Amino acid sequence: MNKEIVLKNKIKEIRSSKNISQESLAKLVATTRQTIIAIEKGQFNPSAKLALLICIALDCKFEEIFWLE
Amino acid sequence: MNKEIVLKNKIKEIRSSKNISQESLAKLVATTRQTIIAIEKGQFNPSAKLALLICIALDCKFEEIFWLE
DNA sequence: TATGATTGTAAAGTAAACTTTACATTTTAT
DNA sequence: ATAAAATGTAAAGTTTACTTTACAATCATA
Repeated sequence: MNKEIVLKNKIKEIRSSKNISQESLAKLVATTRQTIIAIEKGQFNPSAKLALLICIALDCKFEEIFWLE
Repeated sequence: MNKEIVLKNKIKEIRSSKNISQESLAKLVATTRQTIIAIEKGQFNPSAKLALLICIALDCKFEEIFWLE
């Protein structure tokens, strides 16, 4: 896949603004804290399913959280 | 990850309605036709990056194409 | 009928997402 | 200051997305 285009996100900002910890977000979307950390840091590119679960947990539309650069 | 929840999509319907072939969609998003086929059939769960590229190529918002069931 | 374009299927290999565990560091509240 | 909560980092293992190649089947058009 195109390596020049990178998926960015503002999960950390939105999560913090709602006072949700990494651990509770992880539980909300049935994954682990490690996965949340890695996604927040851009260390990896989540699956669309997990990304959508995160959007729902954070009560945002997909494009409000994720974008391409 | 939660195996009871499944990511669904209507890529095939939207793609067809715009007269875009699997191959040209694949080229638009810099992937292969095999990947498009597998995603359309629900055989796998695309990355959020690829999913967003597809949304842009099809000129739709994420939630217009992808949802959870 | 024939030819090209589109789609379906399959299989092997690679890359990366995700899990699990463990421990260290920082922040917050008492 | 101290304890608890939250966050950072790391590493090994498993699962799955994604690539590449190849060939068959369907459909539209000349």
